[in-house]
Amino acid sequence: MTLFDSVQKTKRLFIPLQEGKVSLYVCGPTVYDDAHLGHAKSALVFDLLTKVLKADGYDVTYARNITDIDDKIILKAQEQKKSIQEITDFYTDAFHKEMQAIGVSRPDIEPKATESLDAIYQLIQSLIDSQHAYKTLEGDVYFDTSSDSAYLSLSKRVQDEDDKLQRVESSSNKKNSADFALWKSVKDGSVTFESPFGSGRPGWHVECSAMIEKHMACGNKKYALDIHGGGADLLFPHHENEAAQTRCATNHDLANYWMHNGFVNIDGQKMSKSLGNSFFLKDALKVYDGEVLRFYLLSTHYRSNFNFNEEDLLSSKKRLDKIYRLKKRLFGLSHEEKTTPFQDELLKALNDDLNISSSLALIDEMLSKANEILDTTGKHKELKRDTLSNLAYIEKLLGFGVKNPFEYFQFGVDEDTKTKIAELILQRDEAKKAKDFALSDKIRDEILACGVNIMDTPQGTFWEKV
RNA sequence: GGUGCCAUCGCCAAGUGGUAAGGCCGCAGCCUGCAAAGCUGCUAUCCCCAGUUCAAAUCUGGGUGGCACCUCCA
Repeated sequence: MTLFDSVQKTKRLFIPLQEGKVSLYVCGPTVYDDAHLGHAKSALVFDLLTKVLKADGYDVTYARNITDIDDKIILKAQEQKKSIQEITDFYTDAFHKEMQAIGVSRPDIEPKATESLDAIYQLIQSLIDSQHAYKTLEGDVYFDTSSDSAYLSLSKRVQDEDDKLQRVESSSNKKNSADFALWKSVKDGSVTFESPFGSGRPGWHVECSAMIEKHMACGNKKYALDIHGGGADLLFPHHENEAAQTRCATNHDLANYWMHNGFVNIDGQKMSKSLGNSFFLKDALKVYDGEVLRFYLLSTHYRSNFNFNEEDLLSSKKRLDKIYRLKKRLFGLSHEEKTTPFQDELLKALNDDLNISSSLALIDEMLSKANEILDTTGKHKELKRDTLSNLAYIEKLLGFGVKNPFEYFQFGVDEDTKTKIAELILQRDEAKKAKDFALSDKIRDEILACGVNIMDTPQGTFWEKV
């Protein structure tokens, strides 16, 4: 497999630290609010990556953290007059449910900041011991960026001298403007943890480095991890700082490969609270089937910025529909696992830095070829077997086509309407039998008015929500 | 201001040196009582200019136009 390494800025052949094994760590959500489409995109991308790595035969350990210590969480708790844990439990639970709805598997490890304080203290202490961190008079602990000659090697950023001077003047307690907090002293009596450095709260960046050391780091290798991932915005400063901490506190670097997914914009605009255009997953799920969202959000290469709009979503859905129509065509037939050339090609495409566009093109070609052969007369025993096996492979590898095809096409239609449609179809069949086409067409118009399409097939009349 | 990314058919989107994948939309046809679905066929020389090369959408330089990060952020 080749992966684009966003630090070396090139595609690299993936070679794991330990043969046959892959360790992957992705920055997860801070649980103070609902997940938006950007969280979904990131989770989907790395969900796909793990599925492809597993298909390649790797034993994958995938960790995605939950940040449950944060100023924004505290603020939310105060606003809603709830405990911190009520807030974090609520949003963690919601996150899990929404991720499940878009077919994202749970990571193998899901470390929380509150459960990793021991590792955080240990990491900070070793940074202090090795002179890479210092304590201020106020009781804060900062990482000394000037002590790390490799600082900024990740993002390749250039320190702005003017900017640096200005900031140093404005915050005299830091040695360098770029220094960041490892431990924040808190004296206002709100949420604190008792650490060897006094009571306070951990900084954000230190959390990931500590959790990786605790759960993932493998022995005496050059890197703690094979792959570290996250949103494109995290490269700096978050990942830069994580890398610095790990490099200075341990005898290894953080990750061999760095992957960053592109941003999700809404109708050409960045999602942001101030613009009021945040698109929450839970709202999207009310209108669209979770799998439609999965397909749409994954349909563009993970590194590109993604512009979410309904028109594109609908045309993307039509593509997913075709998978389900073929499933419907072959519904009820049993299948056995079988490797086909199509499956090899599909995996090969995904192994090229998750080239989803090529993968979808291969799927579309497979679908129309299968449909074409099924359209001609004959038994097609072999073709059916291969096709069913191909569809099962797509389900497993990409998570497309996992539902019952009939239910898929009925998303968002209530029971009363379903009953009504069933009755109308019965009436129309009667009219058709009697060759009363004027009446049958009239009934079809009524059915159409319910917002569904109908299709006559040798197996009977089926309907789909438009 | 600093750093970086991007610009391919009406729309979405691959391809990064060897002569433009795929999908949506549209048009024509097959199928159908008529439809729908499915199938077949048709539709671009790659933002502009200059250069390198036998050969460039793909490399180099210069424009123009988008965008992102530099502060919390997936």
